[in-house]
Amino acid sequence: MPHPSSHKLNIADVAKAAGVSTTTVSRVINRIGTVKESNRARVLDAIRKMKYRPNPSAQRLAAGKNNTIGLVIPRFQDMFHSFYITELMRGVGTASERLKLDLLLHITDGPWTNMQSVEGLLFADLDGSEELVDAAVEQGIPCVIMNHFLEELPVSCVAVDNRKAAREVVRYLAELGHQEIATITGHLRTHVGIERLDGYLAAIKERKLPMKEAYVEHGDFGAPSAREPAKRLLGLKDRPTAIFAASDAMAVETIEVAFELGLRVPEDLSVVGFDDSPVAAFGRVPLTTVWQPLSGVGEQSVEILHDQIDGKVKSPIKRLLPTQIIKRQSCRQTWLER
Amino acid sequence: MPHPSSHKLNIADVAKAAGVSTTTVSRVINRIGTVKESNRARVLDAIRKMKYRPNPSAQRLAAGKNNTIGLVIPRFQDMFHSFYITELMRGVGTASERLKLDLLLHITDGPWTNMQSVEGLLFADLDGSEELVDAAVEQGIPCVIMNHFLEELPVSCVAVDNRKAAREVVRYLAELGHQEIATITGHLRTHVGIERLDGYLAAIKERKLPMKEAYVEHGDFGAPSAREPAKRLLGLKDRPTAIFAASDAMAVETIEVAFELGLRVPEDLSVVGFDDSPVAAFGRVPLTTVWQPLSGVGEQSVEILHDQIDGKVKSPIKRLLPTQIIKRQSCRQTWLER
DNA sequence: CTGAAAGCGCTTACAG
DNA sequence: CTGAAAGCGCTTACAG
Repeated sequence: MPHPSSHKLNIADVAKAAGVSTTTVSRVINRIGTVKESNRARVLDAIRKMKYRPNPSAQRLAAGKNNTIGLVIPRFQDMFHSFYITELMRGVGTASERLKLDLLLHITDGPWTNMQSVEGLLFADLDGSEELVDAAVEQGIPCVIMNHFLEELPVSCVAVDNRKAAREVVRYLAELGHQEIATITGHLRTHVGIERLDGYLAAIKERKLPMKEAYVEHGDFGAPSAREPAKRLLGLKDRPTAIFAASDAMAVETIEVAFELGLRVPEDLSVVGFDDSPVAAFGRVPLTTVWQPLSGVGEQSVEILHDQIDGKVKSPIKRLLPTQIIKRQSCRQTWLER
Repeated sequence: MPHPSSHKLNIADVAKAAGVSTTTVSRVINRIGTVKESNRARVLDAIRKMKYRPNPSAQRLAAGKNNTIGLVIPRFQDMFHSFYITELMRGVGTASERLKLDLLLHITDGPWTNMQSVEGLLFADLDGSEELVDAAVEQGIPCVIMNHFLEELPVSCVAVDNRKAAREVVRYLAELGHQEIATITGHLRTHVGIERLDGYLAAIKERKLPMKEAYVEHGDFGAPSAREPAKRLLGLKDRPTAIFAASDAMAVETIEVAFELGLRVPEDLSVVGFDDSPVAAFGRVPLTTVWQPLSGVGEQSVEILHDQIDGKVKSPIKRLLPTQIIKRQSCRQTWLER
């Protein structure tokens, strides 16, 4: 009753118009090679003239597969999240288009009413959707989790190598001549937070730099959380010459605090962030930071999910992707001046 | 062959297990009232025990409707866009969950290979997806366009009232005592850009403020585009005491330029942006700006699309949503000092 | 309140 | 290279 004018066409109508069987029509639609060229032409012609569109539900039912994956996105939050999610989605979108997968979106929290319509599930991080993962695993639905390593569960994970990235940041600062390198960590209940701290510690150790307890301050990724830590760090007798913040937001806040205390960046203090989020380039001082292959995470996740659905891959894949340091103007070589 | 272990259950298996007909099973699944309580219980029990999930493709085919809408998102770009899109999506996600609609995502550009799987289309703005709208209209697929008014086409549009918002900004500045109010416009090929300029002009006229050609400078929403305009404005003999930038990014850049020229904000110059994007709060000077009901646009768009699909609404709906000025610290009362 | 049966619009052995 | 026919897993008049 919705479109009273447009009579619903089916494959039989096309077959009749083209003077062939429905089987043949189906063959040309599905690009099966064994169709006489003249027949193919007539079918194509009929389809075009009649503006016929195959019914996808029928195709899926008959073919026994639905070619649809679900993308679960946590409740949106701050800017970091927003940038982060869109980048991830860009990769997911590109890859699913390429693999001809329908992408079903699930944004709100709460259970998913019809998870059934999906052959595989993609999780953009895991902020509040843990039960959904469990439910999916239990139902045997292939899952790929982006940017959150779940060692225990039999699900694939594709994430950025945060530990290595943090290590490289410290090495970079060391090469610029910094000795007193402090860090403001992210939330240590998150994998990301822990990994970035671990990388920092490993590199400090490796380079035999002073490892002082006072040099490790705790934030939660958010800008405000860096204020007091930054003040404490910059008030230290042996004030660090460089601070590695586990997020751009915290790095920007740290720079702000430095300015308030009359310090110059990078002259008196070098600062490195993490994320290469848009604030990094916009702030008072263009921020040296770590770029993450977010859209790459998205693309690879879709590919892995696709392979799992096809049964090409049986056991879960855990993959780490490399990051890159983006050198801007918030760091300074110190050894020249000494 | 994908899951060799899990035999595919169908409604007949459940019917047999529950000792009823498939019709009855279907009735309890679809919550049709006329089922004896004892039978309902047995069916529900069987479903739970067997972990049966109806096949959505079959349901859709048999019921003749697919309950799926598509969301078309333009190629992602800058931060503004990213924030903007996620907010929009949050609203869309909430509403489609509420209305039990499946949300199919289309991100990349290029044609959509199976637009057929969708009963209606949602467009998040229109940057490069114009042909898709045309195709949809031609195929009689209901469309709602978010944040882009298309007067000519028979499609619904839900957008923010940019003109009114700009007018209110100027009025606000006037009430603070400003007389010389300049603007840096957005890209004037976009509706948004034009509307914001029109609103500015209307309010200047309405308040009988000096309308000088030199006070209207042109940007393209992006931060860099505001640099030269800001310089020109601030270099004017009759330098404006307030600048209304058509985007937060440009407003932030304007403040930057002001600082470079030795001007203080808001003491020497008041600045207002637009978008209430996250940079607005993060910058050197917390920015007074215009908040837009983006997630509201998303929600209302889904509702309208739903009504159109159901045939409840025949003619396209064009709706404008109100904005709100967020007063932060980038504006100053001038009349006190005079 | 219930069920047998037709039908939704495709795909796919199978036989030719 | 082609087609008749069965089947995918549901829903829904219809008759009871």
